[in-house]
Amino acid sequence: MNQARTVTMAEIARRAGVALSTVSYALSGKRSVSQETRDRVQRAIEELDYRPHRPARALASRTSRTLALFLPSPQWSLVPVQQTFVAGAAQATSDHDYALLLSTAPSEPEEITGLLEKGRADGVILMETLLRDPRVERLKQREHAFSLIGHCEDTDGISFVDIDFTGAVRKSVAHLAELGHRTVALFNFSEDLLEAGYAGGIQALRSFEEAVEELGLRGIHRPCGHTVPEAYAVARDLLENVPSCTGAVTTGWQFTGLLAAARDLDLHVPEDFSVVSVIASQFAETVTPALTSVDWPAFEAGRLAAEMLIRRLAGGEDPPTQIVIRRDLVVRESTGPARARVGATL
Amino acid sequence: MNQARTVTMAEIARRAGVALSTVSYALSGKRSVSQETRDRVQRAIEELDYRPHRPARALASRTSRTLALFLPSPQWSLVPVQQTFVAGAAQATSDHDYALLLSTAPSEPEEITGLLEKGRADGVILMETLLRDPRVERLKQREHAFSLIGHCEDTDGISFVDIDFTGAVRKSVAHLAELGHRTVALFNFSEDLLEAGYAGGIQALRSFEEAVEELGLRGIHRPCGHTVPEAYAVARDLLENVPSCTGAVTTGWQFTGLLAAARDLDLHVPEDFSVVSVIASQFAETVTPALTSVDWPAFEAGRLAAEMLIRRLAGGEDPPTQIVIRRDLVVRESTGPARARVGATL
DNA sequence: CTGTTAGCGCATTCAG
DNA sequence: CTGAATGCGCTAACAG
Repeated sequence: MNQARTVTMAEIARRAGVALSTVSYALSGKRSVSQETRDRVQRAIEELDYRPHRPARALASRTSRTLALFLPSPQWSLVPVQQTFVAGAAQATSDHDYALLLSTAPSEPEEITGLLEKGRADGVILMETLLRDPRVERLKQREHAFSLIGHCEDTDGISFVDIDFTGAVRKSVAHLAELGHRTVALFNFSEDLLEAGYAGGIQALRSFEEAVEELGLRGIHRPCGHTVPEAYAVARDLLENVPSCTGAVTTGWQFTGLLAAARDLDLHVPEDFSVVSVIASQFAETVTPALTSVDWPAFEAGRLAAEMLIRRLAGGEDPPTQIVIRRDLVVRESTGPARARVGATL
Repeated sequence: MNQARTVTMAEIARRAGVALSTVSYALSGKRSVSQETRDRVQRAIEELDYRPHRPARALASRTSRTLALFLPSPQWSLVPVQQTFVAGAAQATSDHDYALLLSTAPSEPEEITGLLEKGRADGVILMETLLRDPRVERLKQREHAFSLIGHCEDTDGISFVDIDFTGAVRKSVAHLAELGHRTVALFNFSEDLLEAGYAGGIQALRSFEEAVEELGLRGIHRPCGHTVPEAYAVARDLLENVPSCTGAVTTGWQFTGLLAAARDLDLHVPEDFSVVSVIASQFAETVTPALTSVDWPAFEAGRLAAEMLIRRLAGGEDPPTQIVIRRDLVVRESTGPARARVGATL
């Protein structure tokens, strides 16, 4: 393919009748350049349609103006919220004249520091972080720039943005309690994630148990993957075997299987069963019935994660930025007053 | 941040007691190297944890091993199918040791050729292509490597992957006809896209009209954006004002608003109204009722688009790859026998 | 099969 | 405020 006669700085310099370095400084502003020479340089640039060659710049300056974002799983295509992070990060990087590199690699710690050390990127955004995350530890140890979408146990000196799962679950349970529900379930993240120490899931479980206790409810905890079949199976089991349970909170996309199972068992939402989900509002609204939910502003989170990283790379050593996004519960159609199901008592 | 003592090829050469170029050739295989020297180089590499510096390599070799993918709109976060393309492309690039660059930039023709000419990427993947697309024309003119997810009028010499919208719509209409529906609607892509010459939309309209004609049905064409409010408005208008219409085909995500409108008008799907959509199956299954649909295998499409581009970059000048994905209609719950709606006749 | 050398395009030091 | 010179780390001729 065409490597099209790439115009170099040297040509600009000749054309403008100045030194190579002057062009460089005129461009970067790292040294003052007289208005006149700057104009001439500018004109030459436009006339020749010059574009700085990024790899050359990266080699000389030792920075790539690139952020890397690692996608967690290969089944990534199934989890919309993560896709939305990416969109947000892409927006932010574009806005700041950075590039965003996407990688689905196994994302083992070495792979990711490798990317930085090969000069492909200046910083990394990590998602789906664990309470004790080996990737984070390696990045810290090697003193790389990074930011997280999610939480770690040790937040010391690290930048992250996350949603307040604790508050989200608490509010959801409280809402169900107010509607008179006495036995409620939590569709938490999958067993695997919980075992691995996925922070959101652990926070969710903890606050679920606290809320249930405080409000004098009976709580049923159900770890559950986000795929339809999985959620369907878990939901069906719950609905068939725990008739006293009249409402549930899902930490994400599990509501799909839950709604399907309810329908197959001829249970109506919200008449027979109430559902609250932590999920991006644009999805909550597309479902029938629309979901009462706590909005997970994933686009915003992705944007913030990228921006804080860019700021850090630009600014040097400022203190880390740590953002926890809190959202109020929005009541839509999927929740309603508790009503005993056939064969059950409230 | 740490630019960590980056190990260079020179150090490897010294350590292995060979020439710099020998290390390079041992790595690239572009020249035969004796087994013994290769081993010594390999050992030195491991001992020093050497990683080739990408920008340097890009500068010297004039290739970045990077693909760029441009996201169309800023509201991109709302259209899952496009996100799935990205996931597929990311998978493919990772698999082939390429990097994937994401950009939300206005994606004006100059921006995108600029990216290539700055050496940031070797090729581009474009989505949401128009029948006559200025971006494509510029890329062709400048002889850049690219592939499309979508269609152009002039497919001469260009690589693309697309879904067969013509067949998808035809099958959908035929299905409704078999169920006895006599008046059916097409929720096509938005007016804007159609006017801009969006190929999928034009194919859809054309084949809709043909199918309707052949089968002796009455067809109603409704351009409609993919957002819930927009689709809701269009659907509500249709359902209220055209009671004879008992079924619809959507080219994408518009079913959300359609289902919501039907529900609000107390129309049941599929008893009172049938819906067929062209949409990724993982979404079709999550909806209640599950949608009869033609699967849009977006992940696969993204993967293919990246792979054909990589092959082209590697192989030189082979002929373009052109793939049209055909899928059969999968009948799920959202379609059923036609039944006259109150106040309407079939 | 191996070594030497000259750039790739830009940033940046050092003189002026 | 400007110019000349050096080198970033690697690839690819060019010589053996």
